[in-house]
Amino acid sequence: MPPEPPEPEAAPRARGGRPRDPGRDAAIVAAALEVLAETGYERMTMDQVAARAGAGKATLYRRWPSKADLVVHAVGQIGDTPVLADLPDTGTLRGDLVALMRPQTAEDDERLLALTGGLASLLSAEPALADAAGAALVEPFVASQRLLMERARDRGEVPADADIETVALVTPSMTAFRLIVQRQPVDVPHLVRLIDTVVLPALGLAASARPA
Amino acid sequence: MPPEPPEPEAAPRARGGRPRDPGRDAAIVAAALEVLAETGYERMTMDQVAARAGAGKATLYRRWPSKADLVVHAVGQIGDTPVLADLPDTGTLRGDLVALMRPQTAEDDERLLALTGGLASLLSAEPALADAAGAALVEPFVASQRLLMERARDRGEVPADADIETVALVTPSMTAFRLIVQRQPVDVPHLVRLIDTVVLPALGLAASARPA
DNA sequence: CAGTTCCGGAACTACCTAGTATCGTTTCTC
DNA sequence: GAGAAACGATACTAGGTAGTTCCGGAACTG
Repeated sequence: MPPEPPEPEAAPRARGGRPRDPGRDAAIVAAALEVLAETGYERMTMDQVAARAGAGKATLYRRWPSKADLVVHAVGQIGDTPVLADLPDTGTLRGDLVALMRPQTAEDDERLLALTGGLASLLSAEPALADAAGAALVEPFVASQRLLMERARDRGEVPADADIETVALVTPSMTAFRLIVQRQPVDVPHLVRLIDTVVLPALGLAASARPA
Repeated sequence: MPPEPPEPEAAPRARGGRPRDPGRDAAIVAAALEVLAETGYERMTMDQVAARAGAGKATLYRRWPSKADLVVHAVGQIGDTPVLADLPDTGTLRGDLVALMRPQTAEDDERLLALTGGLASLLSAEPALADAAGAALVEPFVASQRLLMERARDRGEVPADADIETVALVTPSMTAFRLIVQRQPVDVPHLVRLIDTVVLPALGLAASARPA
């Protein structure tokens, strides 16, 4: 076990010595996520991560005791991306859902789902990782959908008895399927069609209500 | 390279010797699919497969030159399961879709999707495997949905302009997502709710049209 | 019966990678 | 300045696994 400071928080540097460079943490986590998305957990090697981060392996293991710990921590960090912070508010559910796919988000989603693909084989092997991945990767995605739909319900646009819990999974599920299984790109027209032909009708909004 | 017979087909046994037991092929493929579904490609070992099949590793390598070849071949074999052969025909689309989940199929689907999960990390690494998996695992699943929906459209139950191509992906996508990402079981009530709240409305069938 | 190929089993080789240790250097505290 | 800890780099250890080879025995051909 590494020489953990006895005090759990705000570890007062025991005594002299070069302090840890917090910038290395960020570089390593970023490199880990990149390699993870590109090659998947099993094929990702610690040497790759170290090289990509411009770090030595010792620097990695000084911070995380194992590859699994590094990945769990790195995946957990993603949740901080403030997807939920600035949700669109256009007045209609369709407007909100379409606005949700601004380019930045589309790239984010693609990266997120590449990560999910890289982790997929682990989801059935490492419970801790499965939880971390679920919470950090897919839950914010689903939650943003759910929030927009609940808001539409609260303002009377969507029937009160709509099964939002289920419908909020449609876009995440079908996007993941398209990216990971079908290996086809997710572009805006595709997402718009998904919204108009599946999501909105499932919420009781006639497909004909969409603009031409 | 193994001593392939010069004639590509119907290799006439060069001369004497014990003939290959075709039963071993089946046992090995079955074992490979089992282990693959349980542990995923990366963690599956050839020793595991050989042990499960009650075979020696030499028997495996006498037939397939590598682990990847065995898996590609095994996955390709699955397509032969005649999912499309005996589709239900109850007169209504909802009846057909619900009938499609007879217990046998539910188990099949779960196994199929466990396989997809086991292969997920490879889908971004081995193109040959990705193609084989797509064709053998998901396409029959999607095709059965599509067929039932096209039949409903042809008899006028569903509007002629319904986006069947897209809606046929709903159940496969959301089932895969639930099994692989959410790690929750797929039971009949869940699938029925999916059909009633998402699939049928997306095809223009009012959710209220469903039986209580 | 002789020769050949298969069989399950097991030992063996070759390689890859997680994790550790060490080196020379840098950056901090006292 | 002296000591301590972190840094990148590299060499090293330990374990696991793909793929090979050999064994005794079985099944086939001629």
